[in-house]
This record gives sequence, structure tokens and C-alpha cells, in this order.
Amino acid sequence: MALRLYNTLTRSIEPFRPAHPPRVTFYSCGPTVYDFAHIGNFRSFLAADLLRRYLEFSGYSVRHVMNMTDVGHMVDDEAADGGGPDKLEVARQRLLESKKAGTLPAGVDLDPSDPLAVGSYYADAFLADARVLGLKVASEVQRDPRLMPRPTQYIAQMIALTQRLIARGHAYVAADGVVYFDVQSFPEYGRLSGNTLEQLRSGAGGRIDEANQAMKKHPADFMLWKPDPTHLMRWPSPWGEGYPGWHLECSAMALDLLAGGDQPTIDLHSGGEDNIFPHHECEIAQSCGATGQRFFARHWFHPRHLFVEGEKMSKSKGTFLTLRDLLAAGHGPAAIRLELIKTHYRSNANFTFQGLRDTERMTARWRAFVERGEASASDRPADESVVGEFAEAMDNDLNIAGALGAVNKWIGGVEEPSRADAALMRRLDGVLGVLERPEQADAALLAALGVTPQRQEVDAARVEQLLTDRRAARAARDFRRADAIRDELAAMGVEIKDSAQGTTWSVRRP
RNA sequence: GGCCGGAUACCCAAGCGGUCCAAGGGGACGGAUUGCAAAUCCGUUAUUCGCGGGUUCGAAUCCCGCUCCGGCCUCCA
Repeated sequence: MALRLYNTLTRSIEPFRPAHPPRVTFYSCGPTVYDFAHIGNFRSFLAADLLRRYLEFSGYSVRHVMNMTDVGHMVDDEAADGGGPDKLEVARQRLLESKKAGTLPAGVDLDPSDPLAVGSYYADAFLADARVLGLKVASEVQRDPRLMPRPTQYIAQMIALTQRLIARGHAYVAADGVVYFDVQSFPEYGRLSGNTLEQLRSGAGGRIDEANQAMKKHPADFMLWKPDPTHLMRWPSPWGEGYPGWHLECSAMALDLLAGGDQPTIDLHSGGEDNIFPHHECEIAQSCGATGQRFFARHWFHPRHLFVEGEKMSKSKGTFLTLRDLLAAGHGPAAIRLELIKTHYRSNANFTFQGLRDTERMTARWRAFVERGEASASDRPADESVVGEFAEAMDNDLNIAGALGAVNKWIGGVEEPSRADAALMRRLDGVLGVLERPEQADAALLAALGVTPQRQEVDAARVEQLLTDRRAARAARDFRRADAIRDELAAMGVEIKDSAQGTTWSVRRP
């Protein structure tokens, strides 16, 4: 029984074999910090988190690094090598306007004239969101900041890497002073994405800025360093003051943080499917070009994109939902996490509010199961066979639907959960990470994130008064009156449950 | 054009040659419970797996063809 995982590099499902078990080195391309992350971003980060948790469940010790990109990249990438306003600059302007309009969350004291502060603002927001969703690395980073590095702290390593690539004949300084990677010096270029240099050459026509092309030896040559004394964020370098190419950071950080010493390659590398080409292709070229190794990462993991209500979402279209949007609408962290991980990572998931409601029912049932079990006096041992079924499914390229099926079948078959059943569910949840999340975001959490609930707070005193009236009406067997009160509560968005222990109420979810 | 996926009930979705007259979740319907509800519990809900051929004792699962759908191919997780 061992994990078999799809590897983009070989386009097949193959046994996952780290170089030095039980250690696993895992690098994830993380978010850019020019805006709040959307749920599509989180779907892919959570897929990586699920993989990491399952590896740990399987006995591995995982060192997981996820970067947060804070080097200002260009908005206008018609020219892949830069052009248009800087994304950080755009973010800065947006925050400046928010500040003027007074819509920045209370307690935020930010100097939007400082680009690093802008990046830090969104990086902090990302970390807060990621912790709400149970992304393990976002908690670990509090103990070890190196686990979530930022490129602006790795400029020296990027420059060194560029120098090494020039020295080894994989990069050149063009007539415009820009340092380019020479793809023709690296025959493996295209291996990951299935492209060939010929295809790239013919496909490049019309999409690439002509003036820029003239400087390069091949249309697919990509920038490593661009001297530009006018750029928002710039650093001195042997090639003049400027900024690094946007693929360079991951090579520099992954090699520095994970591939040192006895391990010249890393075991696992993840990123959204859009990263396969060109980003990861270029990372491989840079890293292998510099190290001389055949591999940079031996196993590549690429979750597919998330759709929302059947529509493709994208940052540039601005059609995205953030975690904060969902929390504001009254949805809870546990169900949001499960909803984002419950579709197989290599399928396009379609986020729908109907699906989220389905998932809320499932998490509520799990929670009731664990709470009843933990309150139980029964010492009856748990039926561990569910662990085997769960692991068998997960071993099959993270077959999450099969694993959830095993869990639900097991839960459905237990008449009255014991303490051992509850403990077993908690153990499986160590992989899923759902029950460890709160069911509802409480007021303190919402305030910490600067989220304003959409729903008006209901007047609890008024509810209690109505419930008292209803109790009296029911005692008098005046059911018309009692039902009228229930309708009135429903109109306020309050649902009630009568039980032998009395009546409880809750605010209806959207 | 190149590369890569997908098509299973009302919806989501597992299944990788026999143990499948096909898991699991949601929904719907019937019942228990309730003053009535809600919640909960029990039961029912695909002789069939996009279409057509083929291989095989045996196919949702393998092969061929067809029809649809989606993703990536220098913004994006």
C-alpha cells in the first residue's frame, strides 16, 4: 500500500518515491500578493495541503515550502518580458483609494506609498485566510519563516543563479542589456509541457512584441534579469539596476531552501495547471541548467482550475470569489474547506452555492458523529477497516471521492458512536482537515479579517421574547398563534428546532 | 494547429476486466418521530454506464471509429 500519484512530467500515474524517505521535500508555487486570494487560488493550495497531509498520514516527514510572490510583475504581459504598469503599483493605487474612501478595514495602518508594505498587507491577508482554511504551512511559518519565503528576500540568490547560468552557457546578455535564458542550450526544454521549440517558435508569431523578439536568439528565450532604472521595485546587479525575471524566484528559493547538500533535486513541486507552461518549464530549465542535474523536481503536481457556477474565473476578469466573500455570506470554514477539496484535483471543480450547501450537511453530520462519540460512555473499539478503505482510495492518485465515500459509509453504519469512533474520525480528519476547522466563523474571526457579515445581526432579545410567547401559546395549545410566531421568526431569518430539551434557534444560512 | 483531460441516475460523483442487476453525498418520494414543522432515523430512487463496432467465457472498465464537452499553448492557482 503506497501512494501512486500522477506526475505531469511523465504524464502517468506512478509510485511516489522520495529520494530520502521518510523525508519529503515539497515546493509549492504560492500566491502573488497584489490582491486578496480567491477561492480558485485556495483550491490549488488546498490540494497541495491535502497531498502533504496524506503524505504525513502515510508516515512521511514533509518539509513544505510555499512562496509568496511580492516582486512587482507587469500587468501587460502581451510582452512576456514586461510592459504596462506594475501589478504592485496597481494594487498600491487601489489601496490608496480605499484609504481615501475609508473602506480599509479598521485597524489597518498602511503606508500605500511603500510597495513592500502593499505586498505585506496582502501577504498577511493571505496568511490569515490560509489559516482559516487550515493550510498547514501557513501555521508552521509562524515557527519557521523560511517556509514561506518572499522573492524580495532572495534577490542575491537570483543574481547568483543568473551568473551561474551565464557561466555555464545557458544565458546571455542581449543587445538591449537584458539577460535571457538560451532555450536552445537546453534540449530538455518542453519536456514538462509537451511543447517543442519548433512549436513554440511557430506559435509565437503575432503574440510577441517584435522589437523585443529581435533581441533574442529564439522566441522562447525568457528573461532572467531586466535592467530598468524606472521600475517600481529594483535592485543593483552586475547588469545594472533592475529586476529579476518572473520564473527565477522559484528556482532560487527551491534550490536554496530544499535542495541543498546531499539532495540536489526536490521530491515534489506543485502549482496551478496554468503554471505548467511557461513557468515550470522555465524553472526546470533554470534549475537544471544551473545544477547540471537531470531533474529539478522529480514529481510534478498540478491541480486543475476551479470554476464558479459553471463560469471560468480569472483574476484579470475580476470574476472571483474570495474566502472573505463566503464568510460574509455566512458560510463556515469547515464546509468551505471540504467543498474546495472534495473534487479530484485533476478535474476542473465547479464551485456552486448548492454544492456548498450539500457539503454543509455532510460536515454537520460528521461533527454530530464526533461530538456524540466524544460524549459517549462506550468503550467499544472502532472498526478500523475504514482506515484501509480510506487509504486505498487516497493511494490511488488522491481519490478523495472514494475516500469520502468510505468515511460516509462507515459513519452511516455506526449506530451509536463510541469514544474510539470519534478518535478514529479525528485521525482521518487529520488528512481532510475539516472538523478541525470551526463550523462557523465567529464574530472575533470575522472582525480579525475585516469581514462584515452580509446578514443583519438578528436581535437575540427579540427572538427570545418571541420564543417565550410561542412556548406560552403552545402550552395553551394555541397552535395557530405558535405557528404564526414561527413564521415571524422565519421572516427574520431565524430557524427553530423543538426538542425534548426545549427550543433552540439559529440564523438561517444563505 | 499542437498537447492533455472528460462523457456514469434529477445534481455532484466513485468505479481501472468477474465479488457491479454500479460506492458515497445532495435532492425527491414513502414511513417513524412531531400538535404541525425543523432536525434525526428507516426505506425507495441507474437491468445500466455518450453513440457504433470489436477483443474476451465475461467490459462502465481493454481496442478501433464517431459525436459532444473542457483545459493549456508566454495575465492567471
